[in-house]
Amino acid sequence: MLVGKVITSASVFWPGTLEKISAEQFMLSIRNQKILAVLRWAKYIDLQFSDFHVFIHLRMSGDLVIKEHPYSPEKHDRIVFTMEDGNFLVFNDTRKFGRVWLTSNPEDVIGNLGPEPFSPDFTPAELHAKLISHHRMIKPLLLDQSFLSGLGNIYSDEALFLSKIHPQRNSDTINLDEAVRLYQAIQVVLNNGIEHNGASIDWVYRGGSFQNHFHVYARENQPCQFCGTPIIKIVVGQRGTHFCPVCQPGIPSGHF
DNA sequence: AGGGAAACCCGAACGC
DNA sequence: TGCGTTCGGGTTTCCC
Repeated sequence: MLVGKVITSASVFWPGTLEKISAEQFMLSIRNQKILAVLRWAKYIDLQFSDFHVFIHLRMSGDLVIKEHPYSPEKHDRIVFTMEDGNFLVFNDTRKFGRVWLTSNPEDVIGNLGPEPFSPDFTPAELHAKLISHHRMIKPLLLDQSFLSGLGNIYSDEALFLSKIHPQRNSDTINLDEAVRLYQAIQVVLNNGIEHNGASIDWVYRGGSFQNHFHVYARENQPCQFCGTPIIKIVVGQRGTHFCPVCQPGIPSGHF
């Protein structure tokens, strides 16, 4: 849909969206450049041009959509690309959390990403080896994009629930069986998310229906769908963390 | 090395 | 009704 299209110009309405490049330099660089490929690396969209890449991270509230001519910029539009065919590629982002890079060196943006969960090279054994090579609480480790790429807060909570692992377990206490369960749970949760076009949470609705299939996320005090115990919400690594205290046992609660 | 905190943002949903 | 406060996502940066 985008491959082969030429960007004739770009308007930057919120310069804060751009990382490490001025709006002027960005608009100048992208003029009359053809999109050669559209790729994805974990949470990053990669628009490939002949001399550089444009990476886009939607974060929470970002949206990248094609608008047909005629189109006038709307509220929260941060960057609008005009294409040669007259249509527009619009980056809209309510919370201004999304980021855009223009760089000739992709390593600058995606160089530190850990393995993709769906990569053929990523196996349960490798996950186990990586887990026990760290001494960290497992949930923040799963959120660490340099450890494993692509999991966010929702998917981490859901994957830990499905694999029956407490979010505060230390990574080097995870045995091989548990790592296998976690590996499988990650695949299941991500596939579900993709199948339902992602999740819209909070009041920022961007499509998707995975929010209707959560087991623990945003279900504080509601019964566990397996055992009926109320789901607990705590804060781990500054992140809201939801789990079933019965299905995911095993955290010493910190007095000793 | 790990972990905590703060910063970046907005607007819904509170409490008073 | 109209204030003020809290919240949450992903990431970076700083500090212990």
